[in-house]
Amino acid sequence: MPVVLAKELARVLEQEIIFGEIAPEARLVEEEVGERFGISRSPVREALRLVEQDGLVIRHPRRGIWASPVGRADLDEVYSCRLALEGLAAEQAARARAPSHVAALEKALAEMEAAHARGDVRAYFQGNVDFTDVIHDAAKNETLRRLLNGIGKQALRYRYLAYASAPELVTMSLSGSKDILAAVSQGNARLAREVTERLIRRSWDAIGAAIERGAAA
Amino acid sequence: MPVVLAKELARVLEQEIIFGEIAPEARLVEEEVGERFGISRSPVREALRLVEQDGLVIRHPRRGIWASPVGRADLDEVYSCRLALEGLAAEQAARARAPSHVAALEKALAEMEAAHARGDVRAYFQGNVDFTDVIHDAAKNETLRRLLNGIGKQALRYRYLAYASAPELVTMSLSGSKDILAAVSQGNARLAREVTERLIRRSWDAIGAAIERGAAA
DNA sequence: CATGTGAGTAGTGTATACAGTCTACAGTAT
DNA sequence: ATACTGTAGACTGTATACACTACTCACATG
Repeated sequence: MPVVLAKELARVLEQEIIFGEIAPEARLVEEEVGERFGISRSPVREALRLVEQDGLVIRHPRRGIWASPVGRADLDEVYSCRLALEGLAAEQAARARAPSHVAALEKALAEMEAAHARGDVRAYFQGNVDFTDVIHDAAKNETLRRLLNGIGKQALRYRYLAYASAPELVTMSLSGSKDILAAVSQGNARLAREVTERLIRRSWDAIGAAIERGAAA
Repeated sequence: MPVVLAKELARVLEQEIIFGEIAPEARLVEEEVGERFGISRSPVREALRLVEQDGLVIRHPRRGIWASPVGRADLDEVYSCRLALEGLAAEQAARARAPSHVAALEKALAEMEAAHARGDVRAYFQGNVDFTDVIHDAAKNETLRRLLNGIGKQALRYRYLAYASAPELVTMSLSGSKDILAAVSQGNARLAREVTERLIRRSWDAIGAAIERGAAA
């Protein structure tokens, strides 16, 4: 299986940004990144274009690239967009209502439940990401998928942080995900949108509160 | 003023795709593009990354890049997303309600009116694009702006095509734009969203009908 | 005829070198 | 002390060369 270095590198950098191994607003220098991974600047440049596309870095032409910031203002930007688009995705998924996607949602939910029962936040997070990815697939709209990718990764930083710091969010997320699955499997597009938007709003509020607490510390 | 070739080239290629000088699904070969513009493959590659980000080309790794398709399925993908995001932009613009943005909207609308009065579709189109850009600025949400850029250019192909082929759309667009301006200048966020969504829906229907007519020809 | 294999070529992906821009800092003038 | 200018170095952007992959076509085999 041949690999495109740029794409692989983009994936790694994104993970590092999401999980905080690359700090918000940290400078990314092409040569340094290349040295770290033992590759030349060409695929680094291309990878950084991809990471930029996903909103995780900001480029200032001829001056450099920085990891994008994390904070209340950024959260509000990302979540207002996410509210609009995740609601649309759920609606379109419910309309399409493909059995294989419903099965995949059930599987992801089972994994989330098991992780929750054993108190494993990281596994819960991964299950929840999988659940969200299935909804995006199930919407069968490639343009929407691309847009969701554009903010989904930004949102992941907040989602991970939130689950780790506010465990009641995990319970709320699990319950909301059950509602989404029910609406999608019944083909109820309007309900799917509503419960998705409700869950996003609650997450937004809870993450916002966690950030404000963080800011006060 | 120094220039980044990749960015300039991306702009040119996007214009050519939007106005049909590069046909839907046409193959774009790096070396050929470089020869056309007298530059090397490096900035061509970077430009094509940017154009891909805006949804106007599709890359198949190790195989090449093609202009993205135009058709009913693509229209529906783009417009369902646009409905969600343009509505949000108008809502946020009305909330922000900055006098300089209201003034810019009035100016753009005046230009649209003058163009309409003299039957100049291309100038009308440009005025309408300017109007839309002001709304995006006025929303003061950089993430949303980035997402709208991601589909706005895809939508431009349809918008231009539609105005040229269905003149009643121009009248409808002008009227809808007046409604949006009124709602934004009153700071009525809910109304701004509603009238924007109504206009987008009508455009979607009209463009869809124009495509079906085109398909039958 | 249908299918498989191998060679050649087109074109993408990566490495390296060079040119240009920006930033930081030292030196000089007021 | 402050402001301005010039220089060096860091780093981005572009050009070119090489390596690798995918596709096409000709030929061989069943």
